[in-house]
Amino acid sequence: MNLDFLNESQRQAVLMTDGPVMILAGAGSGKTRTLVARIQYLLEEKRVSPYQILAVTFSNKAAREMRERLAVNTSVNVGTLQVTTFHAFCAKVLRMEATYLGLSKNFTIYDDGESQSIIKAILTKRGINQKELSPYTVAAFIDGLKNLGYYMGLARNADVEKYAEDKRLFDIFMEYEAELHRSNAVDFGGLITGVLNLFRSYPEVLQKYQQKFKYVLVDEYQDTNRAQFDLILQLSQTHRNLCVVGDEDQSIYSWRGADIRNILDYESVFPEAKLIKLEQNYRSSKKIIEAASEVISRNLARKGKQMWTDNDEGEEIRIVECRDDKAEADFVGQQIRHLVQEGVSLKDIAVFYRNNAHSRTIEDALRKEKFPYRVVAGIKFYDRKEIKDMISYMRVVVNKKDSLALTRIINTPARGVGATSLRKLEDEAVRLQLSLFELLEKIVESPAEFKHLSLSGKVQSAVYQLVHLIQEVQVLETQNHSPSFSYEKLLNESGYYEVLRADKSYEGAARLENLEELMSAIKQFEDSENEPNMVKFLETITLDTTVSEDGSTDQVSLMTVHGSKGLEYPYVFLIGIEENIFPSYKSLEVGPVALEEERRLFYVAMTRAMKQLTITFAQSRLLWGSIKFNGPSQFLHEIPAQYYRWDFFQTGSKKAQFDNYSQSYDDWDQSNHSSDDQVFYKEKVYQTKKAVANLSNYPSGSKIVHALYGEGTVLDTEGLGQDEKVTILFRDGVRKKFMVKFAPLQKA
DNA sequence: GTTGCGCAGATTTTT
DNA sequence: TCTGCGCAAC
Repeated sequence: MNLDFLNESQRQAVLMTDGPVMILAGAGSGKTRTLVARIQYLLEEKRVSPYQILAVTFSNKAAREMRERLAVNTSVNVGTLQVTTFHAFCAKVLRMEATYLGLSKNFTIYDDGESQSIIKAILTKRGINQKELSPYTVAAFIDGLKNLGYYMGLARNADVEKYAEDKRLFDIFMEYEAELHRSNAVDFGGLITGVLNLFRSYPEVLQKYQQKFKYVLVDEYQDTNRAQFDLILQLSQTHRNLCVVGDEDQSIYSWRGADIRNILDYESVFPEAKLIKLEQNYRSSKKIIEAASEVISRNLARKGKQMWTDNDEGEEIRIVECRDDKAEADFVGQQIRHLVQEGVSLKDIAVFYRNNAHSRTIEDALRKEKFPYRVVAGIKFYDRKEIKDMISYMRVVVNKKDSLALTRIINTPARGVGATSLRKLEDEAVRLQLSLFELLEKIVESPAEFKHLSLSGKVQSAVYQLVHLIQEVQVLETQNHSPSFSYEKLLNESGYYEVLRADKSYEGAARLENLEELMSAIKQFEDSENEPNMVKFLETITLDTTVSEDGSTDQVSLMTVHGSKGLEYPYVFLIGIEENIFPSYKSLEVGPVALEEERRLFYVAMTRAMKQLTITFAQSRLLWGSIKFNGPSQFLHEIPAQYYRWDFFQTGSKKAQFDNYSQSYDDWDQSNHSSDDQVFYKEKVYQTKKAVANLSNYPSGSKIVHALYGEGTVLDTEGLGQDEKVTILFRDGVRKKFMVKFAPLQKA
């Protein structure tokens, strides 16, 4: 196999197949290329059976990309090669070994929303007010426990002990686990801890997998949590061929349980581990890479890589100060228009923001310019009510212990089973230790035994019909009919379709359309699977929420910075780069560790850009109903001056702009002075000063030539007219402050 | 069951 | 300012 297309470190990463290896792969360093080559090398040169290789990643996106590239490059049959996500891998293992844990193999996977529904029910049952203890808090607690790898019955380590101190939350956790088990359901975290539990309780099962997987590879290693760390350690214990690939500087999901200790501690767990750093960047211009490196170098929690590139010097980064959020959006729209005029295609342009709320102004601007765009990860398709409803029907078919799903649909569409009847049924189910559906079946079987429930005739016939529908579809399933066939039956015979069709509103039509789309999703799934069935389909849509795209359409991409990880675009706009937004106010409250994560996030954003990076911020922004003056992000000051150009953008004349400014200042003066306004006031003054600065002859960022010191960049301006003073950074790094009227200055 | 009011809260969200 | 919710009233 020819490895000439790899650089020296990449080649090492491919060739060091045996023993533990940690690859620190910087942004744009050809990580996927290297990983694919490594697997290919194992298959073709080392003659390892694909069956013995396990490659796990965190996201479906990464798994898919790797699979596709392997399929293209490798001559060996890739069929039995496992390239999946942690969750999909664990789901597979759990289904195979379900009986060990008292599950059945058709268990349901609950997503975050469903977990929270269970939690809500528990809180209500315990009479705990949701304001006193929010379901979200409980969910985060449970998630935190599972991220650490804790499951019921495991001896607690120090990390877990801290959690167990809160007796009340821990109690709720236990009840939650019991409820999930009763429902034959597993949540996301439980997929991982379930396997840990399985491995610990049944060493012979663990051994089977340990022997099977001779080579284990982990991608996106910086995003793994403690539970996943534990899992891969166990899996690779026999052969010790564990290769992890990650970038500590791109760890941006600690709030989701990603544990940077996994990277920082790797060498203490594997003292014999080889460390390989991929430091050459193939993606971005020198200016971008060097600037980004400077920024990230301020972080303390890192192993330390020095990224470099052979690429061109490239353009300066543009930092653009806009008057307000509206102007910022106009600016981006206008710039995109210029790019298009230069022949750039829209798919090469992306706009990133710190939080979803900021997509709106940009969307407006793009609509105005009539540029097509796509908002990545807006409202999730599978979160829509009608989709969840139909999925719940399918879930009950597949898993009759899934009482959550049944509660959702027992009266959807309305069939006269109201809250009172439902309560009666639920109580009876608890009394008889049956799931809700099992109870309904019994009622249908022998109604006489349930006279004491005094169900109305309407309720009885509704139950009768629902149970029959579900049972009929269950039969279809055992006869291996296609999921789409079952879906259609459910949709029609439940009355769901009819009710929506009768709804003549725009919304109703949209819902029907969504249900059509669900149908195509099922069909598409059927085409891609060897033996499609409903269990698999339901698993796929909870574990992989990516909705297939229209493909090659030429449009601008809009997304959060988190969403941009792993992607690259020639032209990138980073908007809203203001203090309190990016870094977020929350991270500023929490402290330096959180700030470092924000810095990594900023680093991720910068390193997506290949040719041109434009960073914008607004002097004032309409936020939460009032105008906020946040000022530029501290991260902007961390970019050394030689890498950027600081511009000012306004709509209308400078004069008008300034007047506008004074006016908002006056407006404020007349407003009431609450305690918050202290801060507000200071920011205003700063902003006013800024505005003044931009009326100067030498605004911040402009290039000058000084008769004595030579070329330099204006860092700061204060005063106006006769009083104007400028601080200048000269090329040799010297800083000087001058009175403009005396200094021999010229614009460069 | 649906509608409407009042109130709190308002990062990120690979699975 | 906008949204999402829980709860009360039709």
